[in-house]
Amino acid sequence: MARKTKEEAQETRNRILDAAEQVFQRQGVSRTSLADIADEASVTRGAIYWHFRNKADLYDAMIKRVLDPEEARCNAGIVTDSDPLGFIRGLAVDFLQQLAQDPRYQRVFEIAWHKCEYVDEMAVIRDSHLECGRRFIALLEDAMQRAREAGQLPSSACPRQAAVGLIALLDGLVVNWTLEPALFPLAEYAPGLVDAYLLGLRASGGH
Amino acid sequence: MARKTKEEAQETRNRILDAAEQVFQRQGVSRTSLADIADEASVTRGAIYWHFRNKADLYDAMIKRVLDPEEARCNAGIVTDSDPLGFIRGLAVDFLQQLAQDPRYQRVFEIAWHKCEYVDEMAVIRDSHLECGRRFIALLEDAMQRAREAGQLPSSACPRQAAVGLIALLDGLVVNWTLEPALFPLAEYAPGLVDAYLLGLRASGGH
DNA sequence: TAATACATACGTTCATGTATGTATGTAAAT
DNA sequence: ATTTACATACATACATGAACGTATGTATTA
Repeated sequence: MARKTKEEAQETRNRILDAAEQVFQRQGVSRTSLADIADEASVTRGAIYWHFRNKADLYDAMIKRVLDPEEARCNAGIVTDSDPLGFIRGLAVDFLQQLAQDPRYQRVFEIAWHKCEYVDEMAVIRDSHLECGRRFIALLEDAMQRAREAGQLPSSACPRQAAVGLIALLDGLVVNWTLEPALFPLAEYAPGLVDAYLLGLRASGGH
Repeated sequence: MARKTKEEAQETRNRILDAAEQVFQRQGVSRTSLADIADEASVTRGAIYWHFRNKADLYDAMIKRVLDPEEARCNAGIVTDSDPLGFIRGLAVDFLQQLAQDPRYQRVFEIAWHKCEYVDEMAVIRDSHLECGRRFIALLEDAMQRAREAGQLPSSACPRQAAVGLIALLDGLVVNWTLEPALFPLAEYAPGLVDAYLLGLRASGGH
């Protein structure tokens, strides 16, 4: 075949990423060959090697297609300063609702949590996600701090511990629900569980 | 070499399982060949194929060596009927403390959560673990129910939602801490976070 | 002596990366 | 406005290596 226009090339790239989502979800990252992805995308391995250096690079791009907008949205709301705890609650609940609705979110988070081993080149990718997670913890910790200063949390509360607990609750819900969506109704349970945890923080001081 | 006595054979089997823990943790399950494990255990692949059918069977045995005693311990305490919420708290905190202390727990849970892709033959194994998780949820749900009847939780509380939230919190802590132990002090945070969540349930009714 | 507990040897499959082929779009030269 | 030249966007072909399962050998032990 032959050269395509720039837009067509981008379409090809996206088709490859779409295909990767499907096949990774079915077979896991390790057991998926680039030939499998090429078949699913109706291209050859040549096309994949043109757009990506290797499987790890492709995987990274697939994750970033979802995470980058998510983090942008996360930082966009940071200006809200009057009600820190409400800001935190909104962030958490919105994310879980988004996951409950968006099939691409479901695929990508299922892959990231259950269909990928983070070793070797993948470990580098995991570290970049870990960096992302650390920034999120810092953001939450900062918001918890402000909530304490605003009197929304008792002065005895530990902002970091409170932040860690919330992340754990969120990740735990994501991990379990992506593993088996029939286990519980995520969208229905999410607000109540987040509220319960935050309410517990106000009552106990987080330690 | 040659035939050994039964006890020696069991030692060999355990050496192989120990080696598997080490290599799986380093390289991930997929990227680990049986030759790698054989080298680490100072045996040949022949020994592994004698004791296990294949890598999935070996992995399953490795997990069960930790999970079976854990579940036994879990069911042993079930008789406690006077203080359901205290029983739940004990179960949760003990488990987290155990993880914080026991290197084998740390290895195996890190492998199960972060170094293994649950597809194909592995999916069967995951289902058996999922079964185990379901039993744990049922156990918690039942305890939550009894807690409600004992007046430890408001009558508006949903036992299943409460159980799911606790599991999520626990799994979230395990997942994050095994991913990066330096992120937070597990043993120190565990009691406070579990208490905060349970306290939140009492206050909010779990919904 | 027969089953056990391994070690060794073999054949097959399969994924990877690269090298090379090829046809088209694109920009500059005429 | 053509032609020319080159970069682009893939497809195809090839060489390498690694892991798997099995088959077979061998020395004990019961």
